[in-house]
Amino acid sequence: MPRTSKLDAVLAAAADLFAERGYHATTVRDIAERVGLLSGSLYAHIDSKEDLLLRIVRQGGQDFHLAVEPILSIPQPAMQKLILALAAHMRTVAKSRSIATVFLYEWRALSPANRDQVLQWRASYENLWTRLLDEGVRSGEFRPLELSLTRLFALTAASGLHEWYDPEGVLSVEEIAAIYANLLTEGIRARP
Amino acid sequence: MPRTSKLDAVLAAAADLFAERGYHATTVRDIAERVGLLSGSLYAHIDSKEDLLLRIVRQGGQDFHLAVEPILSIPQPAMQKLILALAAHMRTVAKSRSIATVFLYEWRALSPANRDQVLQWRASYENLWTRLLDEGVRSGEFRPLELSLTRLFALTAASGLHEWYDPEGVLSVEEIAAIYANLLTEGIRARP
DNA sequence: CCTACCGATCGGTAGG
DNA sequence: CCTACCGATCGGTAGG
Repeated sequence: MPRTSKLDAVLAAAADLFAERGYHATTVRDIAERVGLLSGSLYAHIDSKEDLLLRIVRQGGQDFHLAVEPILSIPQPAMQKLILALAAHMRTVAKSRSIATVFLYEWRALSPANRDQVLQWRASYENLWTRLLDEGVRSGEFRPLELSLTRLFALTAASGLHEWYDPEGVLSVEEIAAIYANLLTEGIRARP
Repeated sequence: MPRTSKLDAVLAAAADLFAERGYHATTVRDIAERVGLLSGSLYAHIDSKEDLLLRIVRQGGQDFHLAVEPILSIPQPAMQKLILALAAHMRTVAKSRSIATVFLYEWRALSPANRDQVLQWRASYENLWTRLLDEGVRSGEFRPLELSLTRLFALTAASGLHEWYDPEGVLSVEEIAAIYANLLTEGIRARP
């Protein structure tokens, strides 16, 4: 009784192709070929091509939420939690790069109703970060910040990893995340 | 003798549609309709759909280069030049949002040969930023930095503006750029 | 710049 | 899961 169903294989193939070429540039025949099927046979596993996209985006939203949400409630200073959250976010991008790319960009290809749904998941995730930043401002660990802009600044930079991360590269995700956290908290200006 | 040829109108329509829906989700019929033509008539102005994409991406590359390159040689401290460059980059994103989006993301839809060309333009632009950061490190204005990672961090955050910038929003590009520059140089940690 | 069209390919289905 | 197919639409062209 294998844990990996055919559907899982289809989802993985679709995520890779959507991330690599984009949703609209990927055909159901491409996806079917990757899993050794003919295009018609895919429809025994999925409802439609868009259904596939929605499932992948949902998975991405879950991955990020599950990685970061638990960090909010650990008994640590906000500064420490922010550093942990940044690493958790970037680790998720690196570990599930295709899914992360689809969650971060390709969700735009969804039809309006599904897009609205995704917008809510994204807002819920972004809200975790706003709370984290707010906590640090209130405790005096962070400067008074424009919360929305700071969240955009940090999250955009961290998510950008999906565009260039190379598992074979010299730096590990943990090392990159540590450098990014340092840039975010300390800035680039030299201090006496 | 109007300065705006039909080709300019076609390019503008294509940039808007490529940015909004993506290259593959946009049809030549969509573009033709926006400028009041039938799809076949477009081909009096362009060679192919991909030709249109390449022209827009090239324009984007030029816009960014022309905005930032002159700043490198002005007689100012690196810190000041970095702040100016960040504002110039973000102003370019805001002013030509569609073109910037196509330059930043949709270039992936190009065929391999054209993609290689774009990769060179991008590398040339990124090199301006590496030089700027290096100058500040050498002068002692910036901490010792991992140049590539810092460039990615700063440029990814700044470019992210294209995803959410609203010309009708409460904050102007200049205000957003100033806040971003402050985050980049000072970090978020409170200081005594 | 339009009329009229083309071959190719798309997402998806019926019936087994 | 395959065979055999479908209507729709795609990028692009010929001839005026």
